[in-house]
Amino acid sequence: MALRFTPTDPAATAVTERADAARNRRRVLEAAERLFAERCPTEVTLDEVARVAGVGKGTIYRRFGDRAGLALAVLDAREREIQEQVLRGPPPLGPGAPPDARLRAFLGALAGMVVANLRLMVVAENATAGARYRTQVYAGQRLHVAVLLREGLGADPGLLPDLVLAPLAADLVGHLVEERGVRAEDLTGALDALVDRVLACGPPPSGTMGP
Amino acid sequence: MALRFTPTDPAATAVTERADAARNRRRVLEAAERLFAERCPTEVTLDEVARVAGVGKGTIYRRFGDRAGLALAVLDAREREIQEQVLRGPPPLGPGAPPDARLRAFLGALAGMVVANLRLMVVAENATAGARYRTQVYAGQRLHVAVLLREGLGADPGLLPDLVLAPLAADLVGHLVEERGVRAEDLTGALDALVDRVLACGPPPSGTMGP
DNA sequence: TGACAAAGCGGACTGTAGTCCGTTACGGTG
DNA sequence: CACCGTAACGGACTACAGTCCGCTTTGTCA
Repeated sequence: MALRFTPTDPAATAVTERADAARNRRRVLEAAERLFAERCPTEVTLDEVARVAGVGKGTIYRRFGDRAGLALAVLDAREREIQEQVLRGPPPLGPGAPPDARLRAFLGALAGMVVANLRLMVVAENATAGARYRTQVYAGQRLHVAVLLREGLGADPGLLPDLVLAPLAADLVGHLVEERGVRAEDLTGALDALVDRVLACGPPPSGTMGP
Repeated sequence: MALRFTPTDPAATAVTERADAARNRRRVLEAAERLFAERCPTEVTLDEVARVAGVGKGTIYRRFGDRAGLALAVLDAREREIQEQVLRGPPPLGPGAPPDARLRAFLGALAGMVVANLRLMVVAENATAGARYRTQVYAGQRLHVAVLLREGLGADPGLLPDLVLAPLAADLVGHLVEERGVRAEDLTGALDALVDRVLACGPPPSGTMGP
């Protein structure tokens, strides 16, 4: 089911959102945030979120569509923070640095966010197939990577942005971190190496790849 | 839950598998294959598979662990076919071609398989978080890519094999194909371009990237 | 060939996701 | 301020995933 509103984006909802709707949205997000932080998000039932939030279960589904939608909404704020840094923050994440440096910084920031919010990210992306790719957030990430690749390559990057972002899928990162003992910096290093190779076709750098 | 047997691999089970167990395994796989082909796999209930197979629901869970395990088992034969081609088939997929050509051929073959079995692949990878990455099949793919990259780069590829395989995650491919109108050959083209850049650090090729 | 571990079976059972629709609250209008 | 159309609410309801455990089948060993 499609979301009715862009979750937690006041600008998109303020015009029409009713007072009780706004109040309940806040309550649900607060309850979800708290419960997801306390316990593994897969173990939290939506009945429970509804009870803690003091709303009916139907309200959660009406607003967030499903479990993945709720998880995405909780993560939304954290992802918008990176977006904000990208648009208006200091380089190399923000404007001003060369494209390859910005791309490395961006992927590093994303990787850090995924690792820091692993469990919740897995629920958000996995509970509903392809949920990640239908979000505005992903569209924004893709656009940013596309622009940087275009600058760096001097050509239309085609599907490359999707290929470059693919390794940040939560279930892959979860597997790497939890079952293969990869650390966030190993992942970042490997992504840096990939970006180096994709963008700068000089001699292959050494010593920057993970174990 | 971990699988008790490597699904559908007679060599791994023949020694100990009881006659009734083997019979039921075949029945379940046949029923699942038929039902998954007739209808979207997400709409087929396991109760139904059990009924058609003429076994109890518990039997399916005992053997395949969960929905994703059953889907993986159904796909297993098709994935092993590619493995077989890689090990003993003609070049460029099989031995004999240079590493970059083999890598392109391998990723192309995988992409084709994912696209051809999209719905089922999505269930297999998505029903249980990270299911794809825990399989022997993925381990085999990763090893193959690692060997080819090592040959092509002359250095330890580190996490690069995972990064290169990441775009073949079923939910990403599903999104590209079904929501963005990407065709299998566009995806293959983009993967080729990526491999070119990663392996051969010559001038960027033109006209090989997707739209 | 009979008996006995133990592997396997199956379907009743439990809990949760997600739906549905009668009821309630909001806010715009006269 | 009272009315009304409509958006939103909420919890009973359905159906499915996945578990559990008493019963059955199998293969082995004497």
